[in-house]
Amino acid sequence: MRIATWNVNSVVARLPRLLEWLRDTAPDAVCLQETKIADAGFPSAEVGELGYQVAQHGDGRWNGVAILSKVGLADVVRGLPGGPGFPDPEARSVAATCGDVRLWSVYVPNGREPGHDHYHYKLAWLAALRDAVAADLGTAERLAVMGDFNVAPTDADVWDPAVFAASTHVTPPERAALEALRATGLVDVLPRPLKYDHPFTYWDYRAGNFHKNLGMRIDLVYATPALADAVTDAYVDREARKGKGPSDHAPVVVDLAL
DNA sequence: ATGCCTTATTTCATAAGA
Repeated sequence: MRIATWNVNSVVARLPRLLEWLRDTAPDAVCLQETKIADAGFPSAEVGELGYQVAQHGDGRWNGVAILSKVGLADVVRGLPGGPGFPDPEARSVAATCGDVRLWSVYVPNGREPGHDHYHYKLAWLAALRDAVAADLGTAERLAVMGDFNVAPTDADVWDPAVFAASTHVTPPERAALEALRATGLVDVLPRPLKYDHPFTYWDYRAGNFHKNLGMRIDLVYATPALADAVTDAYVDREARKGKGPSDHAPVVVDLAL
């Protein structure tokens, strides 16, 4: 089984590249973030032609998450149970059972700047995610929380820690909130970089950052031990970050022998 | 070469992203 996660930065703007990538990579299930479309506008027919069922949860202009699956789509939960809003709940989580695997597609709030209301919202959202995932762990042995966590787990996960010293994504409270999620019993599935030393998954569009490999690892796969033990390969598909009209994030692809 | 920001919208400017 092949699963993947990808922040597409608008599923409509990315549709030609998404369809090409789905044909080439052929994942059984994919978690998408920042779809940026209301449910009615999701290109379900287009991905359906490639054999995917869709569970989407959209807001419109901002946020939006989805799970595409070729291997079944059951017990869909839209939204984060018990999660905070800003001020209203946003479309940042969807969960579904695909085949024998429980998947969560999450888009953690950005936080904007330390101390900002959005930063406190981010921490509260991560705490609610921890609680909701902990509750779900009782129902699924093979589970993965996948998506754009907007937190770099360690200093090695940003190209220059000094640049981010006063920024979100690296502060101790954010890392502690991420660690609390992991400590519910999850394994950080570290993907291979296909080039260079660090498996970055995001590179700013500006200043040629991708081409200088000035990136961050903020798209993560947190899997239960039963699922992590089945991993045969995991990699960042940096090819998808190249060329005309890419997302600013690259997909993370995980192969499993179940 | 991989190439110097992009997205949707209350659109020709703005907010947000990280």
